[in-house]
Amino acid sequence: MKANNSIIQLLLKGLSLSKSEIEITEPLFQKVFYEKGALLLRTNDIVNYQYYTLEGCLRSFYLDKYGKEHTLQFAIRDWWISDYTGFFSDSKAILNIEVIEDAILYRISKENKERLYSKIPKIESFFRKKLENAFAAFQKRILANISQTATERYLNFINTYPDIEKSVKNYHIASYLGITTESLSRIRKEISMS
Amino acid sequence: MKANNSIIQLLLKGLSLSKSEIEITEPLFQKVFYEKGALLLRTNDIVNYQYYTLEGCLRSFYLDKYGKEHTLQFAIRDWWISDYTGFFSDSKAILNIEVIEDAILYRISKENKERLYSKIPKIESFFRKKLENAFAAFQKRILANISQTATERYLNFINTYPDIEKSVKNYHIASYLGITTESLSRIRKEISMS
DNA sequence: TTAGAAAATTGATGTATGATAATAAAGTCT
DNA sequence: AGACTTTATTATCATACATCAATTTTCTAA
Repeated sequence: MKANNSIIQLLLKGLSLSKSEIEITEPLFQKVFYEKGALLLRTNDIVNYQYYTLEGCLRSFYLDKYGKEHTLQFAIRDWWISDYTGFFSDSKAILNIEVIEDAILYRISKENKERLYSKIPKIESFFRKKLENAFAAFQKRILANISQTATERYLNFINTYPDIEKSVKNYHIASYLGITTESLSRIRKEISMS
Repeated sequence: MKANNSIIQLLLKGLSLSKSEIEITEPLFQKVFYEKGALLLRTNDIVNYQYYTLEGCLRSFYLDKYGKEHTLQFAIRDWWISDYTGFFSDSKAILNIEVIEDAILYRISKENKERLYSKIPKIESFFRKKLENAFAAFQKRILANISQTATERYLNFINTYPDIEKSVKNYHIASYLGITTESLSRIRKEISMS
């Protein structure tokens, strides 16, 4: 692909890169396809990649000791996803990542990302800012979890992520909110009646 | 203070800086003292600073619409604290930051931090790594909130942060765990009997 | 188009945690 | 030490959400 029409400009949107910088960057990303149901990552795997979602829908979830799934994050178009704990600290995966809708992704390895940071420092700034935003979102999520009722969290979720709601099952949303699918069903009924 | 014995080497521990880099860095931090009970930040304030705790204990908390406090983070010796959502995105504070034990802090402003990043890129890497670790900790906290019982979260807290437990009241811990102080009291009783 | 599978809902009942109020214990100040 | 304040505990009752089991609705694929 020609540098002046590179996918990189989508992945690193907002960053203005020279033609030569794009040529350095582009080969460090790999385009990959996955079908619905595929598992990109399993607990205890080495976390090699961070993924950019071009199309489709993914989710990361934690499998607890009782075999229950707890969704940490969804990713739709233009979202990044990984098991960041493992990706950042070179420890093994705590999470699983599952494809919810057939997906076209770009992935970058840890090593290539560090390489990119040292070659093009403004890419480090770019990802730092992404991380700052994700951090802020996590902070809000923690506060919501400890201060709001399930109903409030659900309303907040569908307002904040209307596009995600379309792509995922209610039981995924329930597991994201930290409640059972039965409870979510009752909450939805309550809301529809009021 | 002489560069070869600078407080900066404590704040930026793990980073090896030249004498001249330390001389650039040091004036951008300000040493400040606060007494127990002081509020460093209130909801809706502009978030100007990030704080490094040299001594004492702080906490950040969210005040909900019912007037209840929900602790997001504690900070003791060698921890950084701020309202990162506001600090990173130039939005107003969601959190309050309160001094729990008389504190000696070093603070840096947003502007000076950005200045530092552009002058000394490895400081950007240093803070990026700090942020990555904090992000991973938040991720674990979210998973704990949606997958564990209050008892499990309490046991996990006192194991992970034994030093913090010494400095804070039980009602602070309860508000961090997302439960009432009465529930925590019952949990503690259960634990002591088993 | 219909059969089977997957997802969502509903009902009955259980349990962890919340709310309120009272009391006890620990800390602080003169 | 004694008085007062702050913090922690206990008891009773209320409630949000979980669990288990059954049923209905929606989706999918031959």
